[in-house]
Amino acid sequence: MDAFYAAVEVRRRPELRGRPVVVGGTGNRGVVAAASYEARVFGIRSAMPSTRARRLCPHAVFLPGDHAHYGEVSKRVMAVLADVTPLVEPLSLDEAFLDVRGATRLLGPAPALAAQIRARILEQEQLTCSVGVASSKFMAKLATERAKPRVEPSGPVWGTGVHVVAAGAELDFLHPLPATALFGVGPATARRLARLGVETVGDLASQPESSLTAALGAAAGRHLHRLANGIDDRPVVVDRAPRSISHEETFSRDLHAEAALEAEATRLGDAVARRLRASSLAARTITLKVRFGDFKTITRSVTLPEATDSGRAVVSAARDLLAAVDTAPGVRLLGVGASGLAPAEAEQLSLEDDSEAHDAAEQVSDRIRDRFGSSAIGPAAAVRAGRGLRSPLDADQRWGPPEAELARPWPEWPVSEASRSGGSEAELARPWPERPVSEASRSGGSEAELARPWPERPVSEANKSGND
DNA sequence: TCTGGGGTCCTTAGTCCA
DNA sequence: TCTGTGGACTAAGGACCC
Repeated sequence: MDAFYAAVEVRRRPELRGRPVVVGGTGNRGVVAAASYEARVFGIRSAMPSTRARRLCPHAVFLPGDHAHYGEVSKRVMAVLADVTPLVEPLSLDEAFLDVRGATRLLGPAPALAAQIRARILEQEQLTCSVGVASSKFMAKLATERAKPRVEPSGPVWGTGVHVVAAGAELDFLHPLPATALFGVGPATARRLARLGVETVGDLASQPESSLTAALGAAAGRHLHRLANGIDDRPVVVDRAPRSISHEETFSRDLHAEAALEAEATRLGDAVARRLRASSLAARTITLKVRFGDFKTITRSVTLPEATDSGRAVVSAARDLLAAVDTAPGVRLLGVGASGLAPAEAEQLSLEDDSEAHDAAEQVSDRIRDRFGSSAIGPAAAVRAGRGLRSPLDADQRWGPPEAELARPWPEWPVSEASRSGGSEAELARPWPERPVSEASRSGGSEAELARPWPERPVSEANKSGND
């Protein structure tokens, strides 16, 4: 999906169409979860601190995320995909791999299927997506990137929507790309590769596997060597079991008080246990994550003798781990995770006398929360500090726009007809309007780009022949 | 200037045990 | 009985993804 969260928000509030929209981030410690292409023109990117995003584009509309809603939209989109083939592997809320080899005889060749999928999602959800067609998963993912809209200094440019990497043409497509395009090459790996003189995927392919494994470790070295040579035989896996379940939260200000931290650990642990029960899973290992004010992050874990889905057991383990950590310097983030997951049926019955009563109480509280919301009931230790999954400490963290801001007229940003309509070909060919560079953007933007004059909007060849 | 949340996978190191 | 080895498990941290 293209700029998924932002696109969903724009669909909910059509008056935002064509405006820079930023989703995510809470308070002064938030980051951007998604930005509309109009916002990206100003240099706003995912994972950027929200304070910086605000400086880059003060007149953007900033919205808090609504994960539950995105999840519902995602389910409906995945259902569209499942109509094409049962072999769908969701990668996240807004991405999935499809193995369409069995569907092509009935429904047509893969590129045609891709176009059908885009049309159905656009019709049913009024959302755009991009599709990559290729003979392997990682190649399809790279092809998808090629098909997506992109941002030029002059404004958003609609992508081709579908990009096909034909059989036999894989290496021609792959080798000119930067090594960082490969799934698994982030900043750290890129630095190590640069020391080997590797910048492109082609450079990577020409390295002996042994030097890559020496530089990156056995698994990563071998994996990247294979990918760079176009080899990826990983199948589409339909039902991937979760490996871990966790909750973590950054506080609006560092916490020092033991009581407050214990209450947070209780709340997070209880939420994790609830999700375990909802998934009929039990966990053997409980992990506590602590990030201090200076961003130093530690994890402490314990493996229990028996798998559990009990809130009491998870919270107890988390609080024991917390008690062994010196939190005096101040805690910025606390997290509780559960791993070593197994079906709850496999859980061994405890001989502890009162466990049944506790289990029954947790089941009742689960039903209450299903019906009345997560803040309806909770462990006393967490309820005293506040209720629900989200900490009350962070009521001031949310920085979604007041309704008044949304109602405000929008004088600065030129809303293109292309944006309003979703970008038909003729409309896209119109010149992009004068660029609004606010003083705030000028002073806040580190990009030299921002200081450049706003050029006429170029229409790429891909766009001219595009299929939007 | 300041760095979310929810995940997955890998590496390294230590311990236990056959 | 002692020593070496390798696998399984555990713990902690790092890198990466969306």
